Amino acid sequence: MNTRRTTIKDVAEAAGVGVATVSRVLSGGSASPETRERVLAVATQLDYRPSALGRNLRQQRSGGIGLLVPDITDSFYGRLADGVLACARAAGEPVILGTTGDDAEREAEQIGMLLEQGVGRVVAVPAGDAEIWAPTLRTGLTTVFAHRSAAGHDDVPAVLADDRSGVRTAVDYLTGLGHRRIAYLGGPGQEQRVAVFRQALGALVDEELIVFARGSRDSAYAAAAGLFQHRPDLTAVLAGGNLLGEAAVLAARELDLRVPKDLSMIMFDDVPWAELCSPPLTVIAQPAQDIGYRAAELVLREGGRRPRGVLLPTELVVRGSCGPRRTP
Amino acid sequence: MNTRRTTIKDVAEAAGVGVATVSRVLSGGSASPETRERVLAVATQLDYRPSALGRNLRQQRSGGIGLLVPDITDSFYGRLADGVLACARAAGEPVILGTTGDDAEREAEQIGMLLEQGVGRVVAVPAGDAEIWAPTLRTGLTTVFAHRSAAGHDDVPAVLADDRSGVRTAVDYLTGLGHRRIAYLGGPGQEQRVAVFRQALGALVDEELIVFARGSRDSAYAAAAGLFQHRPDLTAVLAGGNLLGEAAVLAARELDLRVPKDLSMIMFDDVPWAELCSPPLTVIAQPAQDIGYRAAELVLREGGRRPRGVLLPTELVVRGSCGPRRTP
DNA sequence: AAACATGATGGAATCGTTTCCATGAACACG
DNA sequence: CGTGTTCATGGAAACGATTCCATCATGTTT
Repeated sequence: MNTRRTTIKDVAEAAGVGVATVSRVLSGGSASPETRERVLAVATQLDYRPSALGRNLRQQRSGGIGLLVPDITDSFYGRLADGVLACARAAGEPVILGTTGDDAEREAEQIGMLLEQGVGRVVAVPAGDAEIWAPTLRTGLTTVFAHRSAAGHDDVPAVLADDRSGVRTAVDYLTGLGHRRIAYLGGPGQEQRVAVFRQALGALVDEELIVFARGSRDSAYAAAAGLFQHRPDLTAVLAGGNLLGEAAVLAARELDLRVPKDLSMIMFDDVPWAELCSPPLTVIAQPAQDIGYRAAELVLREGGRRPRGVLLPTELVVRGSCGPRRTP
Repeated sequence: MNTRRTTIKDVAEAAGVGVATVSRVLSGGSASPETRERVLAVATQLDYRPSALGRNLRQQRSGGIGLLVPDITDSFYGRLADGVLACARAAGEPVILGTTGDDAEREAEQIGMLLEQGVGRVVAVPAGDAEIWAPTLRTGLTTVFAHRSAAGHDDVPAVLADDRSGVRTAVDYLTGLGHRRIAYLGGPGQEQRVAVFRQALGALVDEELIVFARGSRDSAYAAAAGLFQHRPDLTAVLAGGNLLGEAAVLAARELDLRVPKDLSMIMFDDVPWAELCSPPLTVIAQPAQDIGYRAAELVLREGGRRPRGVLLPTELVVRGSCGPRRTP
């Protein structure tokens, strides 16, 4: 219990060399074969593990990577986090997780904490816009955005799902089924998607059918129920995330709208329960895990390079929640 | 870009005091009112934020708390993590997240990394048993187990849901509906639950009806499908987690077993989609978020005290997946 | 008034690592 | 044989905070 950790000094002493030599051997510097062998042997025998504390202080950064997501409870961000963790584990780096609740202020607070911890690399699903991120980027924090990018920060590499194509596919599918009054049920930070939605819909666009919820379940349900009640003439809805989709299913059921007879539904993000639902939900699948993995990859090889972002494909998975427009 | 962080030395210089005084003021030590005021003023003016790196090295621990869960993708652990994050945020501590995949070896690897990072406190859903944890506990790592405890480590405080009561309630409910052949579909680390299951079932227990899956979705599905095919005479099943429940619903559907007519189902852990399912699933709700929060609380006030663990209540939420035993 | 208690204060040591620099040996080349 | 080059090596200086300890001033008690 009272045994101090074995330090590099202990190893040096036991091996009969200086601490500098031990450090060199352990971090791949130059050393004569016999010294290297001896040091390595002693190190394993003493079960020496270099303390990250000392190293971090010396080189002014804590190695680890920060991960900022709106809500770890959301299946999508859970998978994204899993991808980041997988990549970080392969690189032997720890991951510091923080949630922002899609709130710019809370996000700033979390960034502050990461900075305080000496974290030099962060993967973030940004909540705030350029004003929030500009100062922190200037501190030299290597940043990669995931899932969405911050307005006015096209210089920050971002790993995104191909929303543009996803929305187009969904809209095409729905219009192809005869739908004309198509709603979009959106969440925070989906401005770009909505822009594509408007563009894809062309003359059919109806601003009243575009509603936004905040991050919470309650807010999503309120938005969905309000939409359905206010505009009973709509025949199809595109939900911008699994939380929104869940709310839409719930609200539709509450209002006795039959899916897909009265209402066709497409949900962004494929989740396991989409298949369990009745009817099973037609979705736009997003490679959440890959997004996380790739983002972590990018942030880890910070080698001065400014890599352009990555765009990952989405996929329309047709199940049973879309049908032809009901004929009045 | 090339501006060094402001250090405590800068503040001391600007305020015309020694670094010791600055440190004292900032960490609540004694100082004269006027000095305190001056130092505080200078600190805010210079936007000084103490570097965790220096502090950590000095006091040989990194403050933050480690969190080890089997799978962050699983809704239950997502909520648990959320609880830990909420508590940690309130305390201003960072959280280092690692996943174990319910694998003892991987768990040991993650513990090693935490130790290397100087993390002195960890909340864990243990995968390994006494042999794995004993050595790490001896290193002085303050540990609190969450959701389940490790065999042979009753001395480690644990925050658990009241499985015993949950299983009893579920079994009573099912037997009350007339069921006699009741299966348990279990996951990793559910030995204790199964013991209670056996006990509650008494003479009705049938070992063939107790099957285990590993952590993955595939494994869960295989276990469920195997069980249903091998023993078509069972009339009720208790799934030991949302992943198992999902698998059971899927397998039942695949085999054309109607729920609840042919098969009654109860699932451990209430998840949003349980209500969306058809029929909606009857569940034993567990306060996952609270478990995380309470565990973090315990691990944070490590004040030498050895608090006994905490047992949080579960709740039977009756929906539509259980019915009277089918009469042959 | 002398002795003593109290409290604020700053210098310096400390934590464990990396890295700069000087030293000395070995070796090659003219 | 002398000079220059390469290479392994260890001492010591960072890194930025906390904290021990000595110092000095002030106030209190006899």
